[in-house]
Amino acid sequence: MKEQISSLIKESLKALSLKSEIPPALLQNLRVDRSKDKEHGDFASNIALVLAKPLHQNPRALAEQIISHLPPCADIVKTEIAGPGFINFFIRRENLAATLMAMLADDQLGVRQTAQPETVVADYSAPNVAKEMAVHHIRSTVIGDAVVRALEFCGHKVIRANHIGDWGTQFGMLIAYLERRENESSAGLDLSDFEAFYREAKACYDSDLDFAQKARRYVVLLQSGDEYCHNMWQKLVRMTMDQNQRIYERLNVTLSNKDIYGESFYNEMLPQIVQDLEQKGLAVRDEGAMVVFLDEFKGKDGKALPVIVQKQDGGYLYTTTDIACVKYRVGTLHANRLMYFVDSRQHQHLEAAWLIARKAGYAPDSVKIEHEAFGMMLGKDGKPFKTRSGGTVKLKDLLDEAESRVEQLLQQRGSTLEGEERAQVVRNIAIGAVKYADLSKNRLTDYVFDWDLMLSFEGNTAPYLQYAYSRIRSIFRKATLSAGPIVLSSDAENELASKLSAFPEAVAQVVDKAMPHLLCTYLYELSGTFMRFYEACPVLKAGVGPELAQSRLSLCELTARVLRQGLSLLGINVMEQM
RNA sequence: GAUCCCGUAGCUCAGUUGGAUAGAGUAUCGGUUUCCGAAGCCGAGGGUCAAGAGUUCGAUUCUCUUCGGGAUCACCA
Repeated sequence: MKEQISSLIKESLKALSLKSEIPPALLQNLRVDRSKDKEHGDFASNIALVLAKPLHQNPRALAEQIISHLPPCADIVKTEIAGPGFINFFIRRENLAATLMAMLADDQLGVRQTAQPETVVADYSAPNVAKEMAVHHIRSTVIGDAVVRALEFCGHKVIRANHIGDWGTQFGMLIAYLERRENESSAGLDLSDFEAFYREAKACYDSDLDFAQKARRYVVLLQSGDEYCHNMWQKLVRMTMDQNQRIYERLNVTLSNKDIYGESFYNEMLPQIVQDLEQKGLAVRDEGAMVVFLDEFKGKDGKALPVIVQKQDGGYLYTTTDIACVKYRVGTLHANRLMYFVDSRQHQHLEAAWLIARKAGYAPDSVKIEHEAFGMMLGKDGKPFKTRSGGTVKLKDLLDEAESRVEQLLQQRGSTLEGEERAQVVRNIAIGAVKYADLSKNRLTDYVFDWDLMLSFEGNTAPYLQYAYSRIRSIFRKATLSAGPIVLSSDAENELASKLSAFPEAVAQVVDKAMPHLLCTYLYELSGTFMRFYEACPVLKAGVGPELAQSRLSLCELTARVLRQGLSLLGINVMEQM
């Protein structure tokens, strides 16, 4: 309908014999928006306000002319000029009802498959080997996964890339410590607590000279392809990722082992990259290191920013790896959109790496490279989040706590759910609440970690949306009629209908902007609109004839399906009962 | 020193190519269950959109300055 209206306006402008030409740039910015206030109709355009100045006309007079030249359209019942010169459009209710019936008949619920499918590489999650996932990992993991699902739903090809931290000098120390632990324990290793493992390894490294020496030797051996060290390293990677996989499954995140492209994956490309950068005159030797100087950025001294791509000792840094990433993802995977769900602190570093990759010709201008940055998780004191003892909160502990609070809540409510169904409900609510708490915030801003907010089940939370869904399912369990044609006969129905029809726009925003909170906002508003409809409009006892009940059942069914689909794009499950 | 991000109700947050009276949740207070699930719904109070200036028909949104918070800037990632 939006497109329809904007093309009507364009035709009207064409038909108008205007004194001066309209700058095409202005016409491209022609906007038709959904009205925020129902008094202002269904859609509104500010075109007259935009054009008034360049055409030297009074905005309201111009709006009047535009309206008088609009081609006739059966779906528009009324237009009016409002305020300084907005044109408001009122849509025929039957049109809206028809749109909803079409959505009901469509598996995609009105979300169109893209005409230009892209190959997208989505880089998200990225935990470190030999460390446990902490609460702050939830951001990249959950936001990235939601965007990936939305992309696929719209018909794009997505390659998930879990850029795990599986390389670096710390592995000498970790291998040496793993070796020590294996020698000490005869009855197999229990490495359920990687935090302790890493801490103890570090302690050995700092206090035991022999150990430290061995650790340093192992680093060299590992990087030169020594079989023993490589096996030990692989063991660490596998143990960590097995543990993380259980978290992913628990979180309902679509990552699996086949999506792992860790730092080590790009390792063998690095010498070639540096050589290539040197040949292309981008990298120069400076103080023994290979450095690219970027005029586009400034370093501490105000001169061109030096970016080291190879250290004095021949080692490589993460910038080199990120350059290799771009080369591989564009050159080998043929991606035309790269999305990095990475902490905002790495912004400058990423920009520098990408600029070098562009200059080296690894990514043509047509390839989009985007940093889907997110802010930091802060404590209640506004400082970077830490526990009282200065450590991090394990993601696993957060999920455990969420589940125990939900179980407690079910007990308070005297829930009769039992066994596996109850366990499933507890998981769905708990995981949904935790994920939604993160997904519903604008990813750009820092945010405050708070147990109670994260585990809240009221207001703008996943359980509220799940509750709306369960309520609808409950109606269908009691219904004797089946859903039928939609007839919109009251304010509450109209508002629900109008909100339902906006689902495709909400999904499109997630795909375009990589911001799942916009979908959260939509689903929350949809649920609120449904709740009001539910209070105002009896469904099963709707009236004398069956028509009204059948129409309302259709509205219920569509609401349920949009909620289920929308939440599914966020990686959150719904339940028949809760 | 330079660059980037942020500052919206007591608290937590929406508000994104500038648009109509700045919105939710939470907390507080009040109302609402013989009627499809009260994790709900309705209402009240709560704001100098950090401050100031500029751009314009119109600024929370764009520009500049100031204040406050955070991040980044050569061999960690």
